[in-house]
Amino acid sequence: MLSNACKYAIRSILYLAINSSEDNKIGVKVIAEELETPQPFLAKLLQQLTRDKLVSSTKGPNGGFYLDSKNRKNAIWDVIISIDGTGKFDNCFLGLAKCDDRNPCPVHFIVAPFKDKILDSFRDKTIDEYVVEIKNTNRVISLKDLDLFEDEES
Amino acid sequence: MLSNACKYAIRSILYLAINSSEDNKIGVKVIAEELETPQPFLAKLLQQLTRDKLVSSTKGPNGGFYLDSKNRKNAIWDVIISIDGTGKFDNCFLGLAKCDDRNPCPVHFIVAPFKDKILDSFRDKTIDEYVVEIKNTNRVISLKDLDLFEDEES
DNA sequence: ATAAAAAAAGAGATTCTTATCTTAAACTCG
DNA sequence: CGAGTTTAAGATAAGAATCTCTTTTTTTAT
Repeated sequence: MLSNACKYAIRSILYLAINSSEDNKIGVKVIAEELETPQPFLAKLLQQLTRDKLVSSTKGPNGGFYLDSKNRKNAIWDVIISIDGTGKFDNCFLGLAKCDDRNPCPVHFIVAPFKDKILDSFRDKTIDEYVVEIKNTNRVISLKDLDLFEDEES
Repeated sequence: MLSNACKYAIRSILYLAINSSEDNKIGVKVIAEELETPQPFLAKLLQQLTRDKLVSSTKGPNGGFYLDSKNRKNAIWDVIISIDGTGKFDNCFLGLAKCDDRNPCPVHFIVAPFKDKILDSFRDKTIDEYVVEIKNTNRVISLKDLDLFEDEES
């Protein structure tokens, strides 16, 4: 459904939304470590996102990537378009060239509502709103913030 | 979510379930044409499915692929395992190594119910049952049985 | 025998992912 | 101001996975 590249990109954007600011820019190295993604690959993705004005960056000491208030008004959907292009999402789950409500594949009516829901989430919500939701509901975007419950014995 | 290979395989199985029998074996060439898939690639997939006893085949004149009654008791899920292996389906939508109800990614609770539903459909239903459903509800597995409504003017 | 078809193996192409290296910009400090 | 350091940007290409095609072999029916 989404390429690895796109998944990395989405997580990076969310990471930056949560952790960065104009006064706190973050280098690729740190982002890659935090999200456990291949560093050079991520660098390329961030460049792409920067070209498309989805993230901001400055070079030099204390430089790095960050989201300004404008960037935060974009949606996850914009990231998907920037990295994967629009096509992948709309494809039929079984690979039919033409599959829609009128000529549905055997699983079309299982897949369609799901796509609607996740599109709602990706397209109609700004990054800002997304972050609020993530914080309120305690969501996870890297292994680092895992809540493992391993040795609780209180 | 599924590789192209797997999508081809699923559609082939359904095609064979609907159109073939022990007395009516179907060659790769025909299947590939009907489903509009690359022929040699499909051949390889059908061989794999045959090795895993998901489809039956005989060589020689009047030979071809078909489903016997045993094959028809399998599920789509078996096809997925045979072609893609089990992994792909269970992966987190955002690529997190560990994403579950306890440590959910930001879209986990959107994706999870969908996965449950489609797993129900793929795992708990035999090919036979699937075909009944397809016939009853007029589903499409190739471009050939498209119901185009293009020039209706009755 | 001969012809038809799957089985098998592998070559080629394309796309996706990751890595390396060079260049350019921006800040820091003397 | 100017040299040096830091960091992103960009170019290139290596590696891996996926997809497609070709050729040869084996089996089976007639």
